[in-house]
Amino acid sequence: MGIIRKTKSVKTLLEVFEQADSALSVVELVERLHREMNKTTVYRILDRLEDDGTLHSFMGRDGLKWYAKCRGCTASQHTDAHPHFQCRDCGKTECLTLDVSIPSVPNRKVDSAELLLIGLCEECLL
Amino acid sequence: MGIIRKTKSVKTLLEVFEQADSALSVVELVERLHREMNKTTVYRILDRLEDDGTLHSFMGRDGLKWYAKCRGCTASQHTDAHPHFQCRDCGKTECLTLDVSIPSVPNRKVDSAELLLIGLCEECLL
DNA sequence: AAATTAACGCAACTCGGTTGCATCAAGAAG
DNA sequence: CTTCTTGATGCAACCGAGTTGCGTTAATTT
Repeated sequence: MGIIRKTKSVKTLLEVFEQADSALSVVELVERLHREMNKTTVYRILDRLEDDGTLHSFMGRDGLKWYAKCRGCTASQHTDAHPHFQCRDCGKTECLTLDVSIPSVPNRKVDSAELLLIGLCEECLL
Repeated sequence: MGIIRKTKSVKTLLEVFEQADSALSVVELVERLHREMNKTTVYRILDRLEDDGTLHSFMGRDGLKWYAKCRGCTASQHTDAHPHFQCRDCGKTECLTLDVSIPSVPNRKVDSAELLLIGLCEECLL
């Protein structure tokens, strides 16, 4: 699967992620792009970009799905196991450039891990 | 806040968690208890038991909210920062008795962390 | 036993996310 | 450059987890 055609909508979405300094929730993307494309399209493109390896997703504490650009991931392997930080005040969510050691668990096969740190971001600390 | 009255429904829910060996999704609880109580009641009791410190919750990769019993948590402090494991095949989700070191992040105040490991559980490995 | 009010049941609602299907346009073929 | 194929899109209707308002019930207090 993955992206097959470089449509206008796909390019638009990729640009948004290119310029974003933090992760983006699907809700925000749908809202921000609702003039350029249908919400169904946003969901479908995000799906494709994810199993393409271009984006990665994770669940926030708010129950929303968040997306951010992958660095060095391919369709076959998502190497980028970094943690994410979500501000409990303003909701801002970002990728952290920290290495996380994924613990192994007896009798189980661990494929991937999601580490979400919750707290207060720079602005909300003041 | 927290639990004020020990109603029949509260006791029922507590028993379920007492006997559970893994975490329980709200969906499963509502389904399992739909004869004993209304789904609204399930949601409300879970809320109260959580800020009571009796239960803790976390988001699964499936976007569902999961609950499990706390060990050694009070309303004022949730000390129990253990990881959770979710099977991507059968959906079984459980608390792991592993210590997780919560990394600190520059310029940010980290209150809590959620570490969700995704993989295959004992049964689904075979 | 009576009064107080937290907790419950129910129905209607919100909203993130999905599905089916007719239409459109990316890009391959000629 | 035009035609053809089919993946991608728009739209409307739908699904399902979680919430809300309100009248009623039942756990505590007096």
